Amino acid sequence: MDRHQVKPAPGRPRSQQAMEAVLTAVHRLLQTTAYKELTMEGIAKAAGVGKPTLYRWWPNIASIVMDVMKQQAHHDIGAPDTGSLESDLLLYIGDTCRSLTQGAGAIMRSLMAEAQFDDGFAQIFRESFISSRRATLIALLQRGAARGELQKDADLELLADLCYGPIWYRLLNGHASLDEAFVQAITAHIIMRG
Amino acid sequence: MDRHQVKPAPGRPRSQQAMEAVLTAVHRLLQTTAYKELTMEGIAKAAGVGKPTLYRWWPNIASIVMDVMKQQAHHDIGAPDTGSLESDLLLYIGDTCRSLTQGAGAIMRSLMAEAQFDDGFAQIFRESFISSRRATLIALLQRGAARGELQKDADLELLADLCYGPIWYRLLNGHASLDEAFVQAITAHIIMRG
Amino acid sequence: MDRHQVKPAPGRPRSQQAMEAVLTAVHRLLQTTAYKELTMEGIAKAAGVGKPTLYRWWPNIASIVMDVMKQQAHHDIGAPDTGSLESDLLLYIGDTCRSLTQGAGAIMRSLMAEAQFDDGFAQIFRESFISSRRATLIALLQRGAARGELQKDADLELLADLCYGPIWYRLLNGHASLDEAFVQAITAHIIMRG
Amino acid sequence: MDRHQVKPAPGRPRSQQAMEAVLTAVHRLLQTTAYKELTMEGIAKAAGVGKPTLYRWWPNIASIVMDVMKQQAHHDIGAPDTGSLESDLLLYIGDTCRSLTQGAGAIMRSLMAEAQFDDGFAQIFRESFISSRRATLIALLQRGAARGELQKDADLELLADLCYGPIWYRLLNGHASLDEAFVQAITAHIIMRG
DNA sequence: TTCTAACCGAGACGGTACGTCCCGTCTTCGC
DNA sequence: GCGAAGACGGGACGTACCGTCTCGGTTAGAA
Repeated sequence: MDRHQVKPAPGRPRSQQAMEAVLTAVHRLLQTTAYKELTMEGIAKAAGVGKPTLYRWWPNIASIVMDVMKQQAHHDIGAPDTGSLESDLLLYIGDTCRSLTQGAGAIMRSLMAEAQFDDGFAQIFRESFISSRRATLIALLQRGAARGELQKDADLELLADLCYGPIWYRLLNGHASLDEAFVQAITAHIIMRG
Repeated sequence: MDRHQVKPAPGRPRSQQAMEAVLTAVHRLLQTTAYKELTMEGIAKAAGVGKPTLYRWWPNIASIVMDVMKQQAHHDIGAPDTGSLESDLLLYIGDTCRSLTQGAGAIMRSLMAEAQFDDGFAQIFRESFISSRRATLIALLQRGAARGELQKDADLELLADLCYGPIWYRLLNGHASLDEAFVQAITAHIIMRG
Repeated sequence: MDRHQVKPAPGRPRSQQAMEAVLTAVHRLLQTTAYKELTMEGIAKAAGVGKPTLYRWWPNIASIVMDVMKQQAHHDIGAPDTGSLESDLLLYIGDTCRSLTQGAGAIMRSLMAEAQFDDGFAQIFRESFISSRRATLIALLQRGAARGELQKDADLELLADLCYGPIWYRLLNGHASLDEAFVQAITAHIIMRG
Repeated sequence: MDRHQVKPAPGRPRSQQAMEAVLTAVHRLLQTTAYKELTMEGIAKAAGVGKPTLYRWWPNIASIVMDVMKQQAHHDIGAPDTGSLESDLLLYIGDTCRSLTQGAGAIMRSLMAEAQFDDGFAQIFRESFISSRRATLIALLQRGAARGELQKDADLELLADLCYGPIWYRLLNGHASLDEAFVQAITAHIIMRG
């Protein structure tokens, strides 16, 4: 079989407890503090953890915050499958926008911003958030296309950009809100285009 | 701008020369250095200028860089008026994407990122760049709408988001390029939707 | 004349006030804390001074403490000139031992120890303390020799070692005290040997 | 040392081998590294030994180094007994100075320095090195005194200080070397004084 | 022409956070 | 049940910039 012997690492194993204390502490800090106010020093203090431990697990603040977001966002947004592309989109885009409006937005903006400055983080951020959500959306579109709810030659990648683009643009620029009307307009636009 | 009745200030006036030295120096620095590597201290040194002089003119690095971009981008992108919405869009979106691909992109990403962390800068950034470009685009769409090239009830704000959203999204995420095909796809999409 | 133009350094001059605050603070700290407990961080905090300011003036803790000792020890020990070598030695060695017994001893031990680990500091320490005191002692012996109170061919350098050697040895080892009997014994020994 | 009746230890016995590996490793490290560069971590790594093992045997670096010195210096300096105090002193002081000049000096300086900062170590250091050597010297002087080679009322403790004081003083200060001339001068001085 | 106020460069200031190093302790394994 | 390996909480290190201040020197309009 492929069950190769997992060699247990020598030495004291990493403390899951410490890692969780950090995530909890950062989550708590983010309730009252802006992302930009976070410091490794402050996080270590708040979590009752040594700075080297912090650096042993994460290379920078952005990565910690990303883990916090990952943990809590796991169950936030599912992949609806109602049998109708329009309902699916309304649900999915709606969930996305609601999540961003209700608090996650500020942090996601910060992470996206951080990704502009750090290529290493950018890659992980995109893999962890952007790509997986994009994949979900595209799968959803694909099902719709298979049912004939989109044109045969529809460019699903472009449709995904036409969906997520305006969402991020509004989130980052704040010139308009991610309200229900916006969700409907975007959905209508994609459906009609197909 | 429209400053009239300048009270004749006592004392030595601010040195226009120093300001230009700063902009030049930052422009030069940005050829070889990432935006994130810039420091007020480094800029002052490179420009042969005292730190207080820097702070007298600009509150932070982002503002200096924004001024650099403003200066050179002034004539980059005009507002085409060919009489056809499609040609106008192809030209305008094409110019925009070309500009972003040819070097301005990296810095614009950084400025957009910075705007996520500093509300004061965000406001100026949006006024200086985002809003004016948006206004140009919307004027262009308006002319098209007046000629009947769009539906009567077309939501021009939304169309602008559907145009700029994907551009920024691709710029910030880097998952796809802002090439000619993209320009044509976006243009086609807007035209068809109208 | 030799009065060459003293070019005033550009920039804000160093704050004499900050320097004095540091020396005062360290002096105060040394009342209640062992030399080894001192930290740059603690000194900066106690003096209300930034760490970089500390490093701008001194390369390490030993140098700061040395300056503290220099400041207060300036008038401690004079160079007696009574006309008699024996009285001179009794006074000079007595003053030296009393000074070391009354509190300076612990710190001088620490500085001497530090000098074993840091060549740069060692050089300054020896110039500032050891050599100048040695020079004073040798001058004193020289006067005695000139008066015929020592043998003509007496090796004054060796006599200085025979005087300071036991003092430092007892100070560093603590196996015997630097009391009046010791002062007399050393003095008698040098006189008799001459 | 005098371990009799070794209780058949349950489990894995303590590794005498580990202890020796440490001493060997530290000896090796000291060939290329200054005492001050040694760290518990580095020693553990170099000796292929766990840090807790290190702490189980020694409380600090100084103690380890002291054991290294003890081990190799055991046979360095004997207690001569030629029947003449002068020859005995020339041999004994000469051996001492040669040993210090040939490499042991740097480390002995460091240990003496360390003893200024750590009372616990100071006590052991003095017992292990200073006192035993002093006792040897004093025994040697005593034999001389018994033979009438010193004055009857000679203060042997003081004579020991007059011998070791200058040696340590020169070693720690480096203002003069511990050469043959020095050995002869010190010897002559003690003999003449008696 | 002199005065004087705001400018200029330079750079030190009090701070804060950085990322690293080592401490001495602990926890988990394999021997 | 010892011993290696190494993660842990902790804390000081020396550095880099921050944004402010204090200098001596310059510059140009007002007196």
